[in-house]
Amino acid sequence: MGKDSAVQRERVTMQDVARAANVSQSTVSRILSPVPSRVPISEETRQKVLTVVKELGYHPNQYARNLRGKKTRMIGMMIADITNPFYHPMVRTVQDIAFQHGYDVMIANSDHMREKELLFCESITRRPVDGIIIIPYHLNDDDLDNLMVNTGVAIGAVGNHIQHPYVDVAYADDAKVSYEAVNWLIHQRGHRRVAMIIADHRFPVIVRRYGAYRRAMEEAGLPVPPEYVVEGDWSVESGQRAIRTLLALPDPPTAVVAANDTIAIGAMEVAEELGYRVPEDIAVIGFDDIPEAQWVRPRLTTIAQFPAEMGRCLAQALFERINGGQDAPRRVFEVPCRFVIRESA
Amino acid sequence: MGKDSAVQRERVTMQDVARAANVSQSTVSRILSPVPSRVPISEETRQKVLTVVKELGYHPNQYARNLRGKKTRMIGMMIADITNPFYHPMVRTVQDIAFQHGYDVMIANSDHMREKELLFCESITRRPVDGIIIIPYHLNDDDLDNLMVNTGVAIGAVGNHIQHPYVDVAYADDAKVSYEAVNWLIHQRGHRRVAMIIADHRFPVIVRRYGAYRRAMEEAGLPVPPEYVVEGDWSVESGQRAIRTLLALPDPPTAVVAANDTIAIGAMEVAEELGYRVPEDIAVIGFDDIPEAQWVRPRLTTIAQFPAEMGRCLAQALFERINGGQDAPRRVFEVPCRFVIRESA
DNA sequence: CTGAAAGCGCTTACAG
DNA sequence: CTGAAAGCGCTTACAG
Repeated sequence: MGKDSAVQRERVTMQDVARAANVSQSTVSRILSPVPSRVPISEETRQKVLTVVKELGYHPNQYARNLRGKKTRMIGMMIADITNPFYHPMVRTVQDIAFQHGYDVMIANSDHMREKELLFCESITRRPVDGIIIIPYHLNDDDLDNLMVNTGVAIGAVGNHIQHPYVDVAYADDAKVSYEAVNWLIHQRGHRRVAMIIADHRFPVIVRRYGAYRRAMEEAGLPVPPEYVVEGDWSVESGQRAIRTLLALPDPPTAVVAANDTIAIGAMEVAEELGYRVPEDIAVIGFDDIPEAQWVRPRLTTIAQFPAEMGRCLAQALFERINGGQDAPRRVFEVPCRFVIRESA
Repeated sequence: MGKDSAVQRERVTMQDVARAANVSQSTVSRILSPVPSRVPISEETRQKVLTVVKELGYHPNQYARNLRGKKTRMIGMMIADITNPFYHPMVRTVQDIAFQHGYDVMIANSDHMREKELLFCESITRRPVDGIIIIPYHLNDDDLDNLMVNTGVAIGAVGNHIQHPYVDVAYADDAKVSYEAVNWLIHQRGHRRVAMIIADHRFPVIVRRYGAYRRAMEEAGLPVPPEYVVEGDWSVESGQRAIRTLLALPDPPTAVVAANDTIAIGAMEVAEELGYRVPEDIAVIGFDDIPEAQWVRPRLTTIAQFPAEMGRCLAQALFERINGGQDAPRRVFEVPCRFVIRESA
């Protein structure tokens, strides 16, 4: 490599470029600004400056721009856990759209904890970005209003529990499809003992999915004994634990609805280990349709969500908000869910 | 929520705090600085200022700090593709360690393309961060030296093809274990027709894994016909395509080594669809040991890497570099690989 | 079409 | 122990 000394070079500033090109800093700034200059610049000057920029290897300092200017060219994302495959298509889509706009993306995990969700807001307050896309499990309209008032950030969120008039929202109508799926289990497959592995009751998404399950059971006149509702934490491991509990009951269920696919996959794995056949002895339904749902055997019957689509809607709306009006009324994207029948139920 | 008007509030500055507390801005800065002040501050002043900070709801502007001060409190990560599960434990570990240090993390995908790797460097040059952790497939020592010279950023990288004297490196000795695995296939399992699904030859990691495969085959006196080496692109889909090609050969292989687990999973899926039994008709070995390797049936035989461990080593070294000396000599972490025999071979 | 100057919100020598 | 002042590298009215 020759040198690899890595002595840090003095940073080339806009002032250096101006001097070398024999123009003022204002002129250089106008030529290099990402927002087109309001005043004309002679083509000759422009070329001269651009040449010098190349020669000196000048790169604008984004922090100085942030301080003086309006745009930070950065957006933030808050998801629950980068380890859960459900979020990847969404993250990836948002990243791609952001890069097309010349933006970088900062990512934080909330781990479904309100404390960490607030830490994210705190971080955005210290280092404001132009927009954020979040999947809030605990943050409410007031929290988001606070953040907007403090930072002026544009916000897009997943979840129809967010009703703030200036926050764009994408969500899946999971209540309806959940209800259909449980009904299918009861009426098409003849199950009468159906259990559910949920997560913390307070999550709006659990309220909806669990509510749908109860409604379907009640309407069919089927009991839901309390021991049929086991709480997990979205992880594979929690699915493994939950199914052990359920199968150890004196009167175990013949079907289980899981709050998401990773729980369902964990449940299937342990059920098989314990000698149960899926779906003959115990049927399993997941939620999300992550790619892994098609990799496991039996293939997972699940309710598909379309996270890439949600990411796309929210990212596009976000950049319209960033470039257009911060105060545009909220847009709501209802992305459909689909019940996908495979082999596990 | 009451208001939800979201009119943006005038930002509270350090100057506002100073005025309200009847002290100078310098004093406020000394009290709020994350690096302990070199001069003493009276406890009374400190309390007065901290009270005002709370009252006014002041939050320091990180961009102003970046401009004037030395630390940005941000690190960057470059991975190939956030969609590949292999990277998640590493990303997650780095994020966690970063947050413990009060740092945020910016993430970019290279998609294994040199062009996007250079775009990442460009982005870091415009918006310098204190450190980066990267998995470079194309960037070389010269590229990294350039980046260091321009920005002074601390660097940690995955891959022992990086030899820069000031870049910490973590890598897995995959050549040795790859060689062992192929040997096992030949000598313990009696395979003579062993194929490999690789990715672009130019990736150092392919050079090593493919080299190990060839060496084992040659030493056993087994031929490697050119049609036994099929190129994929790390994705499940590329594994699906590759296995079709291989099984359509007049003299198809009885065993396949894949460059990673996602390729292997795609290959297994299609082999089964085509009516082949795994491992009886066609044995499959993967690489990485992503969690999904244990979810698929048959369970995937693979070579485990420990990405969380790599992330931990690199992140810790990075923060030592950030807080201590940028010019500390490079540290090399050899993280072991392990051949995990399950059911697919 | 171009330039001089103020100012974004901090940190940090320098002075007391 | 505290303050006044310079300056980080830009953008943007203001003036010509």
